[in-house]
Amino acid sequence: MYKTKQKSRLLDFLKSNMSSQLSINEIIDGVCCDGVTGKSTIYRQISKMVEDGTLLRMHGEDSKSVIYQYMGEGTHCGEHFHLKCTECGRLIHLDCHHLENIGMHIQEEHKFLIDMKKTVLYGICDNCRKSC
Amino acid sequence: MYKTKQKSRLLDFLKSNMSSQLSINEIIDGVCCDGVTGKSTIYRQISKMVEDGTLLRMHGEDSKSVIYQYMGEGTHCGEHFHLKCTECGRLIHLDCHHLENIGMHIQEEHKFLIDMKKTVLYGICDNCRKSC
DNA sequence: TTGCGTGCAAAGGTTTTGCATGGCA
DNA sequence: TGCCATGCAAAACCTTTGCACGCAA
Repeated sequence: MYKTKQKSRLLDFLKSNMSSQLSINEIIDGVCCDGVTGKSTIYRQISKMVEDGTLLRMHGEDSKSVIYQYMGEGTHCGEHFHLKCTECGRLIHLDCHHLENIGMHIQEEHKFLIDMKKTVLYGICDNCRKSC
Repeated sequence: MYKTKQKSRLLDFLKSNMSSQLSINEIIDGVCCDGVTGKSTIYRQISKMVEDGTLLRMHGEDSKSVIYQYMGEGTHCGEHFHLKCTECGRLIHLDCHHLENIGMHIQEEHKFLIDMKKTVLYGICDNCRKSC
C-alpha cells in the first residue's frame, strides 16, 4: 500500500533483470546487499507479487528449484503464454495469434478463464529433443 | 528398480485417492500410519514420481501449498490437460479433441513439445467467476 | 550374493513470525 | 498522527542426508 524504498529497490532490480529467471537467493543477494533491505521483506513482497501476477513462479531445470520471471510493466508477459523446457531450462515467450484462440475456446466451451500470468507450459524444446 | 512393500503401498494409496489432490502430509499420514513405512521413503518416491510423470505437482488453493495428482495407470491423465481454479481449487480434466490441436500447433510452428504430465493451466472456473 | 531401498534421527536449509522501530501519507 | 512496512533474530517448518540394516532379484 505504502511506497517504500525497499519495494522500489526490489522492483528496480527485477526490471533490470527481466530477461532472466531468478531464484529467491539471487533476488535476496541482488537486493539485500545494500545493507538496508532485509530478507523477510523480500519474502513478503515476492509472495504478494506472485499472487497479483507481477511475478511468475516456475520450476528451474532440476524441477526442484523455484525461479521467478518478472511480468510487470515494461513487459508483455501478461499477454502471452510461456513455454519452459524441462531439459535446458530455456523460457520461450510465445506471442502467437493462433494461441489466443485456445484461450477463447476454453473459455467458451469449457467455461474456464485461463490466467496467463499464473501458467507455464512445460515440455521439451527443439534443441533438446534433437539431442536426445 | 526393486519392487518393495513400501512402493506398492504408496501406489495403492495414490490409486485409491486418484480423484483428489493430496498434500505431502496427507500422503505421509495415509501411508506411514502402518508403522512400517518411513517418511523419507515417501519423499524419495514422490520425487521420482514427479520426475517420471506418475504424479503431477501443482499449487493448492492458497498458491503456497503444493499438492499432487496421481497420473499413473488407471487414469487417462497423460492424455489431457488439467485446468486448476486458483479460487476454489477445483481441478478439471480436460478431454477435448479440439485441444489436441494446440499441442500440434505448438509442436509444428513453435518447435516445442508440450508435456501434459508436467503442465497445469491455472485460471478461474465458471462458478468462481460468477461469484466475483 | 549383490546392491538397491529403507528407517531413523540428525542435519541442513528455507520460510515464517513476533515485536519493536521506522517512515509514508 | 495513525498505521502499514520493515529488520532482526528466533522459531518453526520442511526436506535431505548418512549410515547401518533388510530384502528383492
